[in-house]
Order: sequence, then structure tokens, then C-alpha cells
Amino acid sequence: MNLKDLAALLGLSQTTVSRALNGYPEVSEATRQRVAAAAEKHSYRPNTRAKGLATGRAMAIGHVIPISAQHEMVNPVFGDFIAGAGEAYAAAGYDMVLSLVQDNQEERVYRDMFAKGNVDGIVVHAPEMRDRRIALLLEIGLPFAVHGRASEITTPYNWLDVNNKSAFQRATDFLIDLGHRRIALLNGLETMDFAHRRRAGYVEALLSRDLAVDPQLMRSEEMTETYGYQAVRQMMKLAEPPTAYLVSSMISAIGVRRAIHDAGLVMGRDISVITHDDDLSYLRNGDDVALFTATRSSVRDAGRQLAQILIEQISDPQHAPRTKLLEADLTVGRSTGANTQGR
Amino acid sequence: MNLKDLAALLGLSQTTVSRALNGYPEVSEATRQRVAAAAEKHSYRPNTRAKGLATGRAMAIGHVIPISAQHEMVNPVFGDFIAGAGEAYAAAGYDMVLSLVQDNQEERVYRDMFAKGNVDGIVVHAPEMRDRRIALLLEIGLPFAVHGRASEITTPYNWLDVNNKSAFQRATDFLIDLGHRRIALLNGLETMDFAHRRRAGYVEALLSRDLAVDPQLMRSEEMTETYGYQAVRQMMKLAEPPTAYLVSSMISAIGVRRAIHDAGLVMGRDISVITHDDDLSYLRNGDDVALFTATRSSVRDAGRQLAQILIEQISDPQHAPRTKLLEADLTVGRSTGANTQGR
DNA sequence: GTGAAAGCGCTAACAC
DNA sequence: GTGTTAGCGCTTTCAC
Repeated sequence: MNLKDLAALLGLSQTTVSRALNGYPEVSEATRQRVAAAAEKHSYRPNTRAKGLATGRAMAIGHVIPISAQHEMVNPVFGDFIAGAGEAYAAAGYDMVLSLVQDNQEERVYRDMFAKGNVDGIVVHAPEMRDRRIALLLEIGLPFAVHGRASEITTPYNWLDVNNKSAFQRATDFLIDLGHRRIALLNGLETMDFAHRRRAGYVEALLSRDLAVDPQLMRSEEMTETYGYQAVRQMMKLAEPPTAYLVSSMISAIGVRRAIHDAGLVMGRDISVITHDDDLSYLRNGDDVALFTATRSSVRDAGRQLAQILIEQISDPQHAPRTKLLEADLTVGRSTGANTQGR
Repeated sequence: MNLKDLAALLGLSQTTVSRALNGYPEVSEATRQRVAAAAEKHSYRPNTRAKGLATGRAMAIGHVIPISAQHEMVNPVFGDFIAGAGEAYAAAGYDMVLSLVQDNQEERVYRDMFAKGNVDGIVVHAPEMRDRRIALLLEIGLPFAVHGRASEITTPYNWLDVNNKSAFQRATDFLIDLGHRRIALLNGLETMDFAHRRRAGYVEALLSRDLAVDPQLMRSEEMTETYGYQAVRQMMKLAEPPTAYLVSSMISAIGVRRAIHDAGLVMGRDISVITHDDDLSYLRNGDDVALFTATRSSVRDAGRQLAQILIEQISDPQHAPRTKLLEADLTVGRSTGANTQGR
């Protein structure tokens, strides 16, 4: 059932039917009712492509996920973010188009997306500190919003980020409170903006408590399981090994737990581990458990909010860029399920 | 730059340019070269919507992810699957459209996708044993492929599945070999096909070793962290608590590990845990570690293969449905990183 | 308040 | 081997 059929069926012109369906004021109320009823009855759905061709809008948003050939890994919370964004799109009538891109081909992909006209805007994931995509998108004039930030880029643009610095500062602080003096940081690649900020938080916490920043206790790599495993193995051989680990990713944390397990140590008794993007952390000191709930429901919420920002930008391109900084939920409490004391 | 411009620029008709670009044989080699060069130079990209309108093909595949309001959770390996599928689509020139759908509205969404014509085919995720979507899609004639199977549906259709039954059978068997006699199964919802098959494998392994199947040791629920936590807490109160846990999801496993930790027990010493979709399992008996590598790289590969199946179906609708059963990689070895002994 | 007709950018008969 | 023309399904100007 297309517009032509529907119009014929009603004895009206396509124009009138189209107007009725799209809420144009000049259609009489009676006609509008008739049209609406018929459309409903035959479950008429306007063809997206035809509509897009005519209006010049795609009614779709692109998400571009960089995948490098070497470390082909998808962030496990990615699905949650997408789910949140998807909700916002569905509510606003947008489709979501996913593109996985070799990170050396990004520029071409962005330009193509624009030229092929199959998206009205783009969400940029995993920005680096001096991310080149931002300048590129501004240049070609494709509306976009960034999940995260690029610290070294000063031009205004839409972004939404979790406060990674304060999250890691608070976590480090908490470990110090528990009595730890040798705290290791297993960070992601510090060309990535989030990783850079996390280290800043960690360092600041140490310094403000007059603790030394020991380069031997800091690692920055692609966040694989092997990385976590190897890093712990090596650090354990130090003259003064760490008593606590702050881990940037739940994937590396798997390796960390394995290494600890291999060494015959017990997490939460001999050693403390706090993991970002994970709901469980192991801490010395009795029953205390720190929960970094930057994951799941809050990531989902972030997706929803960022999508909303982009949708607004698209419908009002004149509007100044919006930015939003969310605080990570680092909750500390007894591990009875209910988390009591916020921190 | 559109076709019209490009044609004018070359002093050719749109038709000829179009033909040259799309590899039609009747174009002279000289012209083809000229056209290709000009297209390249001005980085001409045909408009997707216009092309789609003219050809009747969307050059896009839809992935529909059911999200229920209560348990709004995305499987963490989802991203890996999507990444694999994305590779196959990119290679074949397809876009990937993601739709998140409240599970009570699925029928409408499928019908709409078809009517709006913005996808050429659909990937169905997370099928139930008697999934209604399959009959629906067959009825409306939209090509599709299922990630998983629906046991109770006999009509042929395209699917790709991991052999969940044998995976859980082997895992259970392995735990029995380690000396365990009380093995708990924390399964997903058994209306889901994969969960049903996993239980079958577990039960079969117990029976073939003359062990009792104790209903008190079997749970079937939505795979949340809380579920894992509560289940372990309760089972520990049994007169004869389990000494090993077989956990269907890495998310529930987080809760399981927390409960074990809370109880003052040590994983891999006091108790064994094998988790599907996770790369780490804790086992009693020294250094042995069982790795269910049904995750990450293999899930990604599954995505790639399923996408390929769907693409073939679309390009040759007459062809009989294809099916593919993958074996899960349950590797058992010393936890030194390199996994030796396959099992 | 309604309709006719042009056009969005492309492909595909059909003609030459 | 190349061009003319119609048409995909919709919106939108313009006329009535």
C-alpha cells in the first residue's frame, strides 16, 4: 500500500492525503479523519527512501565504531550505550545506522556518509585527545555529537562525558583510606581522552595525600585480558609490589583476577581491586565493596541523553553546541546487595 | 556532486555514466576509464536513497534487538556479534540498521520495516523455543536469518547457532571429572532456546555418570547480577550445598563471585565456577582453568558467518535455507595464557 | 480546502 | 556504444 493506492482508494489526490497525514493545517478536519482512518486500516507506512529523497532528510543517525585491525575488541558496555540511544531515536522517529570502520579509513567513511546522504547526523565514539574527526565533521558540516571529549580541541561541539577524572580520584582516595600505599593503575591507551583523564585523577589523589607517583605502578595499553594478566605478573615481581589495583576496564580485570588467582593470593583479603565499568570490585578490609556503577543502566542513560542532544542539534542547527558532564556512581558499601553509603 | 553534474561535466548522458560506474558491459573501455577517473576525482558517491528508490533495494540489513521493559539489559557479547556482522555487510556494500524494540511490539516493527522498505533482510536475535517472529517473517516474505534456533519450529529457515548442549555437557562432565558431585546450574530463562539446550546438556552429563539431577541445584531466570548473587546465597544454605557452579552468563557470574567472596570462600580453592560467555573460570584442583571461549573472537566470527548467510539468501531468494552449528571452544589448560589441551 | 505537476537522484526499458 | 524517457514514492510549489 503506497500513497498513490491510498489516494485512489479515498478518491483524493496524493497531495491531500500527504498533507492530511503530515498535519498540514489547510486540510479540513473531516478529510483528515477519513484519511487517518484509512491509513490506519490498511496500515499504510510511507516509504522511507522516497520520503527521504523528497525531503532531503534521511531520518537516520549514524554511529561509527572504530575497529583497529590489531586489537579487534568491542567495549562490552557498548551495547548498553546503543540501547539507550536507540530509545531516544525510536521516540523521535529516527533509525540508527551502525558502521564499523577500520580506524585508518575513518575520514573516507565520514565523507561518504555525508555524500551518500544516508544519515542526518553522527555519533562519534571513543575520541582521542586530539581527535581529527571533530575538525573533519565540522568542516563537512555534518551534525554530530561525541561520546566523551577531546581535551585538546577547543572549538565548541556537542559532547557528553562521564567525569573520569573525579571517578578515578575518588577511587584512589578510597584505596588510600583503606590503608593502601602502593596502588597500581592499569589504564587504557592514554592517547584516548578518557584514559588521560583517569590518570590525571589517580595522580592528583596520590599527590594530595603526599604519596609518591611511581611510574613502575602505571601502565597504559590496549585493554585486553592478556594485558591485565601480564601487568600484574610483572608488578608482583617488584621489590615493593602493589597492594591494590585500579583497573580501567572489566576485560583487563579478568586477566588481573586470573593473575592474582594464579599467584595464590585472594582478592579482597590479600589484595584490593577496583574496576571501572564493572559492578564488582574486591577490597581488603572486611566486607567493604566498591561499586563503580558507571556501567549498564547509567551507560544506557548516557546513550539516551547524547542521542537527545544530537536530535536537538539536527532540528535546530543554529543552536550552540551542548555539553554534559555526568558523575560516575562510585558507591561504597557492604556487599549485601543494597548499597548504602554514597561516596 | 550528483549523477547529473557528473554527466554534464563529462559531456555524457546520466545513463552512460551510471552504466560505466555499475559495470555494465556495453560501455566502451575508454569511456569507462574517463568516467571512473572523473568520479574518483570529484569523489562522487551515488545517493543511497535515490538508488534504493530506483532499484527497489535498500542495501541495508536490520538487526532487531528485543528489550523488555523489566529486564532492560544488553548481552555484553552483543557488540562482538554486531562487529562481525558489520564486517560482512561492509564488504558486501550493505548498511546495518539497528532497532531496539519493546518485546511486545515486535510484530508491528517487523511489518513496518517491511512496509517502509528500509531493509532488505533481518537478523533475529535471542529466539525463544517457539518464537513467533519466524512464522511472521516467513509470512510477510522478508528474508531473515536467526542467531540461535527455535527448537519447536520445524519450518526450514536460516540459522546459525553455537552447540549449547554439547558445551554444557562437556563442562559438566569436566566438573565431574574433577570430583564434583553437587553441581549447580544457574541458567537463563528456559523459554529461551539456548537456555533450554544448555540444561539438556547438563542433565545428560549427570545422568550418563549416574548422578542425581537435583531440582534444588537448578535455577532458570533472567541473567542479572542479583540473580547470581541470590542463587548462590540460597544454595549455600542447603544441607548439601553445591561445590561447583555452572553459570550461563558472565553477568550473573559477577553476582556469583560476589556471593562466594562474601561467604569467605575462595574460588578455585573451595569451589569451582565455570561461566559461559566469559574467558575465565575458577576451578578447584590446582592450576586448571577452563576457558569457555564462546566469547569475543568466536562470537564475532559467528556474526560474520550469519551475516554472510543472510546476504546470500537475499541475493538468491530461491535458495534453500542454510543452517550452521558451531562448536563452543571449551579449552582446558594451565592458566599461563597459552591454552594447551583442547577438550 | 483541494489538485496538477514538477522534482528529489537514480536505474532500466527501449530506441537508435 | 550511447541517449531518451519513464518511473521508483514521496513532498511541495503553484494554481484554482
